[in-house]
Amino acid sequence: MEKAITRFAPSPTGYIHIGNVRSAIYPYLVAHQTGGKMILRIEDTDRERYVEGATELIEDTLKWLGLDWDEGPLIGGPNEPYFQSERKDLYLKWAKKLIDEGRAYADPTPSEKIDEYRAECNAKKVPFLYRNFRPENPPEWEPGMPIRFKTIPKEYSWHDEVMGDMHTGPEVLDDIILIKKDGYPTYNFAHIVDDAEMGVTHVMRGVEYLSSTPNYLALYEAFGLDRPKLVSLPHILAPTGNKKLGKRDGAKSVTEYRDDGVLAEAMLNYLACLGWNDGTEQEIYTKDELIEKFSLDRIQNSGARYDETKLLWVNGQWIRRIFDEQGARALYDKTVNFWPETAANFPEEYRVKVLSIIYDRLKTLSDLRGMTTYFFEEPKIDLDMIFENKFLKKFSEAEIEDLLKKSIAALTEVKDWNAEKLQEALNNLLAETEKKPAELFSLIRIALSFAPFSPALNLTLEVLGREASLARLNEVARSI
RNA sequence: GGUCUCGUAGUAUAACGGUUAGUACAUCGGGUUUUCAUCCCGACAACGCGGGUUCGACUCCCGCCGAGAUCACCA
Repeated sequence: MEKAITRFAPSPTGYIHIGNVRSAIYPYLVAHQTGGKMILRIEDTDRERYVEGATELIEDTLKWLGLDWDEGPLIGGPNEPYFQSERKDLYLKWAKKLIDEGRAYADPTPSEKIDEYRAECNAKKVPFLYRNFRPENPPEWEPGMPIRFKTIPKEYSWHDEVMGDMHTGPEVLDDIILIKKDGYPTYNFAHIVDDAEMGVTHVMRGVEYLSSTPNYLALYEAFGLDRPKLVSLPHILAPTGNKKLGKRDGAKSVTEYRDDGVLAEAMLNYLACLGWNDGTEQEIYTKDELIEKFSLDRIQNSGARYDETKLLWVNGQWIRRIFDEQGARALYDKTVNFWPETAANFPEEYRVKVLSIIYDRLKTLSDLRGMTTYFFEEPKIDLDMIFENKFLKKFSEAEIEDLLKKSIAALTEVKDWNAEKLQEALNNLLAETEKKPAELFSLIRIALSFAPFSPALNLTLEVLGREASLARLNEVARSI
């Protein structure tokens, strides 16, 4: 396979969210699949929309997802600089070349005049095309003057890797602005120059650029450049409505999910498979599997709706997978920021044990906070939880107290405090008291945790330890 | 309005002229010595509409309807 050079070229206007991160994932996969490389290029030609710190946010997001770039900010590369604002001279040089060849012109028309033209067309209900108002004798270019492409209206056909064969008529071609009057290039022009200079083979971007593609094709032609492969990525749709997911719909930043306890593996997995599949029924993919199996022609060509519930399901799958395949320690390392504050008072091995018995209940790592507090601090005794429990409310206070005392006695007898022996003791207790598991176990479980749910009883006892377990049960018995 | 794109269950998708239209999430049942979860079993649920072509159409063609994108000195 030919080595692909792809790029992710965001503008630094804010954080990366679910709706736009796919245009970083797919270029990464294509680059790595072919042994090529991915370039990160910051398209900061719009000084008004520039947001301080946005570049760092972008870098942070890519690094978290494991989408390392091979050239770009922080690491440099043979095509430096990677900020378009630092490449102004280059764009001007290319634009001037076009002027010299009669394929571009300096445009002295004031913007009010252009607005008039546009209004004129709107009134006549004809499409507004600037090329119909092209100034007859354009002046020599001087700074402060925009440069426009002098287009040649004609038909274009091309192949889009996702959308298929495309065809448009001359009516879509216009004299687009190459260099703005502030001296910065437009996106339309800058990306053509940069992609050519950087040797980009696959231009992957959102479908919103599909309708401007003929203008890009005209530019490639004017420069005598080979067309790169064009890949239009359909939008990710907001959970409701039919609009693409954007910040206005409350699209969270990708890193916000990290802070909420979503694993990078799960995020990448979910997002890569939203609007793409390899034709099999596989749902869970590692990054390496995605690299191996990804193919552009299996990208869906209609928008895909973002479904957070499924993301969380994938996350749960990944939490279990990491635990099962890489061990408790590997999962623990990813949880360090998600424990209740009081967990810090306990040794790490204890936290690893707690994790080992609770991990299969986690949807996100942050669930840890609410689900494990009773392992690290004395639970607040709430007798109503016992007396109102659906299995226990039929018993009198005296019966509950008696049951609890018998339980304490039986557990006190346990020599080796481990899950197996504890289960034995609990089973014997079940026989002795002639109670159902639902009754006896609920009582002990609640008395130990006063939590709405907890892991299997013998495991909870084992991890909590003999001393703490018996102390808690005695404390409850005294309170009745 | 012009141009372009898209249309399988609530959601994400499989099918590439012949299947009881498959899978996953969600939902609803059921199972596992408690709870919550995992895991297992089961149920519900879809080819936008109308014409063709064909022995046969979710698949090909046309029309309609619906949805989206774009028509900036934003990217």
